[in-house]
Parts: sequence; structure tokens; C-alpha cells
Amino acid sequence: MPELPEVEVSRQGLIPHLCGQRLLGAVVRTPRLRHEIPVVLTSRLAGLRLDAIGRRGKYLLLDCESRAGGGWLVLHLGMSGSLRLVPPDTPAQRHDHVDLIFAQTVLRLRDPRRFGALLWHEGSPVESHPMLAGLGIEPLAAAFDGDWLYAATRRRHGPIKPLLMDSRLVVGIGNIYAAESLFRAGISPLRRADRISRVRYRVLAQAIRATLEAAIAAGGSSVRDYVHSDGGTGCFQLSCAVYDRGGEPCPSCGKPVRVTRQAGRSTYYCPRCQR
DNA sequence: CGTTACCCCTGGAGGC
DNA sequence: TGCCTCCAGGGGTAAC
Repeated sequence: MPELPEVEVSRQGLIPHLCGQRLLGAVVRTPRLRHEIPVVLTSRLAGLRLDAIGRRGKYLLLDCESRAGGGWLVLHLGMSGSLRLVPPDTPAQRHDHVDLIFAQTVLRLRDPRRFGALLWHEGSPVESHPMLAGLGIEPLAAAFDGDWLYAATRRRHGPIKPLLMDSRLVVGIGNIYAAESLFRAGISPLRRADRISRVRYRVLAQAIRATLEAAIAAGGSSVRDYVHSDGGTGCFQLSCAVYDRGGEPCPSCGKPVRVTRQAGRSTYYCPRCQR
């Protein structure tokens, strides 16, 4: 489920409940997700205070007293991961792989497909972690604009949509928000990246920003539900204009939304509104 | 160097 | 009812 907005909403929802709280330990029920889960976690975390929760792309970064001999939990939700806060001693269900135990509550990671990741980093700035070091620009950062996109795509012959989803270029944009942003900008997902004008990249950068911010705002309204229910919806998304609407009328012109496949992923777009 | 293919894994939907 | 195939919001890595 999670693209950047869902991860950001999770981050904002967890902060008031967890920051400043001290970890009692961790329970790891599954030896590996995408990677091995460090065995050290079960003992290493005990006594550390969670100082802050950051985000880099779709990674959540839990600062566990990193400046005082602790380290960082680096968490990725993959395709099917979700986080929830449950009372202590709540029985774990299928696919509940990891618990981070606090005095008052338990942060529980569920991930049926196990494409997620939980890593531990200490001894150097978390940005230098191998999973983070090669990541691209944050799409909500001030530096991300049409001029940046234009400059970054000069030698890119491939279609724009898979490029938007390439985290080495720009982070956080997954299959849904790539489709929705391109629709909003009126740009075809099939268009070669180096054949999009500077002016249209300005429109696209603004569309990406607006789409992500709207999704975050929409998710924000359900943060309370997410945090307190243990059957969290995990479904923060706004209704989509084109994503998953193949064959349905384009909300703008009525022509059927077209579906194709790019780099192994489904792509939805309006062939009339998007050029 | 840029781009694509494959793989990791489970579960739900739909065809037969 | 069961069994099969295909699809799914990600991304690291190998190969072209």
C-alpha cells in the first residue's frame, strides 16, 4: 500500500505516541523480510529512548538515541506492510513479524508479502546507510521543481512514468501517484522524458507536489483511526482519477481510460487528455 | 550509462 | 467446491 503519503501519514501519526518513549525491547517472529532482520535488535534496543521519527523516501527512520550510543531503525513497508499501535500483550496474528515494545504500547509491523525491511544502523549518519545513500531528491523539498526535473532528464530516452518511479532520481512516487500526477499534468506516461519541455516539467513538478500533499492531507484526517484501531484501514488514498480505472470514462473528457504495461507495472492514462 | 527483466512473497479475484 | 492463472500500492540486483 504505502507510497510517500502513506508513509508520511504513518510517521505523523506515530510521533505523538512514541517520541520520547523508551523501548523495553523487541520481538522478532520472522527471521527475514526482504533482508535478514538483525538478531541484535531483541537485546540492543532495550533501554533506548525513541527521540525522533524521520522519513527518507518511503523509509521511516527511528532515531533511537543515535547521538548517545544508540542507533537507527530503518524501516520500509514494501508492498503490503503496515504499522499499528496495540496495547501490550495483544496476541499477534498471522504476518505480524515484529513488535517494538514500549512501556505503554507496542508498535507492531505486519507485512504479508514480506517485501518490507527492518534494518539497524549505528556508528555513522543514517543517510550513509547503503539503502539510503543512493536515493534521489525528495519531491516535497523546495529544490524539487520543474527546472530540476528538466535538468535531470536530459539524457533519459525512456518513458517518463517509470522514471518518476525510480527512487534513484526522485523518491516516494509509486505506481498510483505516478499515474495520478501525470494525469493532473496532462502528460502521457509514454512520452520520452527528454522530449518534455521545461514548461511542462514545471507543470509536472507542481502536479506531483499537489497530488502528494493532497494525499497526505486526506490521510491526516484519519490518523486517529489508524493509530487507535488495530484493524487499521491503511487506505488513506483519495479517489483516483485514472489509477485502477481501466475502461472507465476519463473524469475530464469521458474517453475510456487506457491501460498498458511499463517496466512490469500497470499504467493507466487518458489518451486524449495526456499528451 | 540508461533501461529492462527478474526475483523476493502471500492473498484475493475471476475463469473453468 | 476446488484448482488454476493472473494481478497487486516496491525495489534491489543482474543483465542487456
